[in-house]
Amino acid sequence: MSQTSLHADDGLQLDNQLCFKLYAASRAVIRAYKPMLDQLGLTYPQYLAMLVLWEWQQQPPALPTVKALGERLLLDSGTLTPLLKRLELQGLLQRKRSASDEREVHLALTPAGGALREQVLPLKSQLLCERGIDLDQVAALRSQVGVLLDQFMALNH
Amino acid sequence: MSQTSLHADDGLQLDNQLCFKLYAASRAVIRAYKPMLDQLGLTYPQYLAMLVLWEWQQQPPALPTVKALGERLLLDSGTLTPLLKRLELQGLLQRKRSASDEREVHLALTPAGGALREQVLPLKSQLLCERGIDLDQVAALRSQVGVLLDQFMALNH
DNA sequence: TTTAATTAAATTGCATGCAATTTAATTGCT
DNA sequence: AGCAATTAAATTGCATGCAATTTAATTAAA
Repeated sequence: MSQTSLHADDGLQLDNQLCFKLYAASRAVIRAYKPMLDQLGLTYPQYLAMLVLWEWQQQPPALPTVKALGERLLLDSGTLTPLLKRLELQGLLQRKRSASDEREVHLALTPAGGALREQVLPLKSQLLCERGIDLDQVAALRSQVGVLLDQFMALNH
Repeated sequence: MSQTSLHADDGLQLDNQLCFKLYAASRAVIRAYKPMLDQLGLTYPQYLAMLVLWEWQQQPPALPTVKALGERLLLDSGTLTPLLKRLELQGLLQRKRSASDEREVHLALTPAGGALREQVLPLKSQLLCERGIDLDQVAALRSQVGVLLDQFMALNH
């Protein structure tokens, strides 16, 4: 039997924390995206916002508002308002007060914002290729992390 | 055969991005920790730093420096210096210039910092219990996210 | 041994995240 | 209609992350 040390449990070992693995992995992946994002002139959360707006070009939601974007990205207006103002300054989108409800701000891509999409896929393919990423493995992990995310979203009610 | 839409590929769909799942899951888990961390008076990265310092109480590294902590947490001095100053202000640790090498800053827990550890396990158990987390599932996912992290760490050289 | 290169922290600047508050507009209720 | 409650953004304040620069100390090299 091994000697019980002062702090026998390893429940607080950094390497045993899923939270740290997620936190570190998330930052590592974002770091890996950096060269691509630099080419696009976007930060990572700006890129996520653009992904949603590009989706909306195909399937516009009832209300393409800041609120709707926040629900999709799980971010609030405190984060999104300044982020969207920067994207607007770059000429990628327009923010416009809704006529029917002056509380809402509607978002719409500019032609430049829409065009930027075409640059992404080749850059992303290059990224995946250079790093020899296993797409099936990525898909499997994405699914499992997604389950975890859903559980926590449900619990954070 | 389904009609090829304007943007046929779904390689840019937000829900298909592992990076977004990781980013969102990481923030969701941190959010779930918030009530516990509020009790401890720590932010999440401060908590991670404390985890490492608590480990060092059992297995001190050759040099318990800011650099060593940064290597463990994958954070640089730009993030750690102000964070550690706040922990020092709270009386949880001491920062002291190394006598042998004045460039280094050595870190050591205060008694209060060491004592704080005892409050963590019960709070954490409560957290897991309240949320009905499946520990085996968490361990499996942690392992897989860890593999991904290692891959990206290796590739970010 | 002087000088160049390297190294560890600290500093600066900027963009998030997020809690808390504020503002303005809309809804709901009486 | 009139007023309270809600709601959507914006704002404020604070703590990260991280790139880039600076400072001070140590090492390496000519």
